[in-house]
Amino acid sequence: MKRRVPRMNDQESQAWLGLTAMFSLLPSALDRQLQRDSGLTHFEFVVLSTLQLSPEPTLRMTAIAQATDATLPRLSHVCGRLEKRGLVVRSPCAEDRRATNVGLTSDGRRELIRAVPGHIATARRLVIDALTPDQLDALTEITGAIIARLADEPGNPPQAYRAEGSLTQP
Amino acid sequence: MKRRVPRMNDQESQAWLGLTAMFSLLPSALDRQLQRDSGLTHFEFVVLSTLQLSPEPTLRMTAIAQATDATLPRLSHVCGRLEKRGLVVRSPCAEDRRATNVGLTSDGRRELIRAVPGHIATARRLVIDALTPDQLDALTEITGAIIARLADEPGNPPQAYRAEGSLTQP
DNA sequence: ACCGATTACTTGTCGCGTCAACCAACGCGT
DNA sequence: ACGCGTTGGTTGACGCGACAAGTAATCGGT
Repeated sequence: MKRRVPRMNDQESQAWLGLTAMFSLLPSALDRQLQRDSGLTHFEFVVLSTLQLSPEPTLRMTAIAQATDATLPRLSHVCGRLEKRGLVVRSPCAEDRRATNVGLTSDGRRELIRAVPGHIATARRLVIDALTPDQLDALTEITGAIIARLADEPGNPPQAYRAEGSLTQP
Repeated sequence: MKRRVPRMNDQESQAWLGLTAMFSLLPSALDRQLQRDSGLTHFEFVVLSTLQLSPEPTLRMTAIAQATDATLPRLSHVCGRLEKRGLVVRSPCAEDRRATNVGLTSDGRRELIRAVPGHIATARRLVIDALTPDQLDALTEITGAIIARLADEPGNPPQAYRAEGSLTQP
């Protein structure tokens, strides 16, 4: 049953090496900047962005969870904290009384808008501006290919709505 | 003092979107596989690999921390657990009695060797085999460029020894 | 030789995420 | 209309990592 897996060659292990190195550094760098300048976790930022970019004024927990690749408990905890901080409101849904609708408060919108420029600047500084246009295209294709593989994995929701991409200053 | 940061265009935000999506999925996928098949965290795996690949039979905490981009407290905790599980030994260093040397036990080496094939297989399945040779090269360059930016950041150690790259089945 | 500063690590506390258990509401079949 | 499986969400306990503080040894100057 156990298939033999070929060792990696130089080309492969270099790419893998780079990927893992980036993994161990970039997320914490992004988190640090947001935390320092805006008191937000990257994930909190993503949740607020998702709400802000949604056409509807309010979203269901499940919808946010799908859009952000988060588990429901995680989202629930985070929304609890955000609500305590007054950035978000939860209200029971009228049509389906199991569901809860989450919406941005004006404070939440304000905080988000305050946080966006710094976050974009960091994204530029660490990633976008480090790459040539060709590399940007290549990166899009590469991540697309990898995400496609991940979608077939057990344990992951296949398709996500994906908000943060259109990072705009509203 | 506050500089205006241009919004992202389509090309840029697509790349950024892909990157963040990958970030939210790939690490957990890798962790899950290792945890399920070998009872190891990805980071524990990296620590064991670092020890295994080192020319010396033993490494100082600081050296491992640098090689793995980990903080010293984190590494200390992890080594504590690994030691309790018998995969690693800590012994005070003779020349510098502040330092502690960490070494693989034979159990640790055995567990690591058992874990490697599955990990490589997953790396192949989710990343390497999803990409063309050209994309592999592109990925190496891209991660290199980003890591270079990260090296200039405050809070990160610039250069790391980087073990996992040469994933081999010893 | 001794005192302050630095290095090398450890320990404790706290926050976040996961997992498991739980509860409430919906909805379908009979 | 009743029961049972499913869906939507919350809660609690545990594990891991970050941060801060503490300890112990070494170095460097005088």
